[in-house]
Amino acid sequence: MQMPRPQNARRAPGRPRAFDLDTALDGALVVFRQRGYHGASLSDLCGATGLTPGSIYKAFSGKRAVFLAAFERYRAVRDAEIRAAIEPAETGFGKVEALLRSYADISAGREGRFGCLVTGSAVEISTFDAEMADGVGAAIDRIERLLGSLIREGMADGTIDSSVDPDAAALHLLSVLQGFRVIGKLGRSRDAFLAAVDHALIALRPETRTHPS
Amino acid sequence: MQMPRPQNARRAPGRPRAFDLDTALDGALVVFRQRGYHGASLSDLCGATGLTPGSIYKAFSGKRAVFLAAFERYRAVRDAEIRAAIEPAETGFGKVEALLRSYADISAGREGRFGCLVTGSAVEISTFDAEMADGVGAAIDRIERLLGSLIREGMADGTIDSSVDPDAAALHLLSVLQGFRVIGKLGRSRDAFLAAVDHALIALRPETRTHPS
DNA sequence: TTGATTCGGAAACGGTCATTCTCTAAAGCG
DNA sequence: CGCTTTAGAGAATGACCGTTTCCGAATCAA
Repeated sequence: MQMPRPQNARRAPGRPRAFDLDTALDGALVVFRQRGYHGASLSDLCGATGLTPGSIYKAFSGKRAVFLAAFERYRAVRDAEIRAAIEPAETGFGKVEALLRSYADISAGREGRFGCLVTGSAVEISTFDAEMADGVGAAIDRIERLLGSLIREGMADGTIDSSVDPDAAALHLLSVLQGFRVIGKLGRSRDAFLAAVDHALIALRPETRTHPS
Repeated sequence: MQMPRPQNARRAPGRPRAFDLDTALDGALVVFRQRGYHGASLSDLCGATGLTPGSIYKAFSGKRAVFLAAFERYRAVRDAEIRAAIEPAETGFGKVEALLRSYADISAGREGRFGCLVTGSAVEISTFDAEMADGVGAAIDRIERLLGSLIREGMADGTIDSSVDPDAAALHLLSVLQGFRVIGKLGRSRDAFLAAVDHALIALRPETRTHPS
């Protein structure tokens, strides 16, 4: 049995890699977000990463593997951003609001035009194999479950109307988020999205609203 | 809609076309909806239309032109469906509700997995030329303006809260519709979408109503 | 009929795609 | 220093892409 590498890690044998993998993935990510999987050619990827086809195939088994790695990196980075966005809020409603506002931010302007790798991949999903499709489905489920748990938290702490159906509300807000990412591709202002967020959140407010039957 | 040829109009010279253009476009449409523009190859198009490359190029100037024609047909068909869906409703709120419910219908199940050509094209938009991009932008704007006018109608007839910002509400609901189309690609039930519609509509309801106590 | 015109279908075309190969460069090890 | 191993660069490869060409078939006008 080989012990895991000691703390003063020894370098792998052979010539060391001359570029940073995550930096390269960040370049590939932008291309996949802008152009989609099928719209991104290997020469696009080479241009965005500064690598040659040979180097890409030394590091990855193919375009599909580059996509999978870029997707996983995107998911991890976005996950951290989302957690950071909702962390300061102290109520369930506040966390939902912070989450929607953070989506308004990244869906607007230049960043919004880059698009979302998850949203874009969901649209392309019928051209993906099972592993790629599972990754996309899991990423969407993750956001929906997060929304659901924040909504239940708000219902428990009194900041969200206790009469709402949390699953229905979660799907509603998940749709808003995905819709932002689609519409953001055409270019929208942050203010417009923020106003839409404020309107969407009305449905959660516990104020003494009475609804016609 | 084919006009009967008037008596004085001559039939075009040469061998007549042996297939129906709109039927062929319907086949192409499904392929573009499922696979997107870049994911749809000409042989995919041939398979779905039953035509050969030669015949396609006799009828259209290229793949791009097939897409443009399919897109325009899709837009016209969907426009008619939407008008039919909201026509029976008699209030602004009722029309908005009918519109959202019709999107819940087409976003669910097998039909939902086919996807929306407008939504899919919006995601691919940064790979399109100006004419294609304009078509997509116009199609989205059209839905947003329709939502805005229905919301204003409801505010005028008292079925929608008069304090809402109609533009913000329109962008909110447009996002819900586009989000449905994205999430529908992964497969959702009609009931789940309908529940989400009900929740989204809470934000439009007038606040003060007699409520059975 | 004949000629003009357009369609349909198959094969062929150049280009680009993802991928592989080849050869050189850069590292650790003994 | 060789020896081994892996990275890098770019040319080569085969497949498929969108497109064009070619020719026989179908129609109308004369």
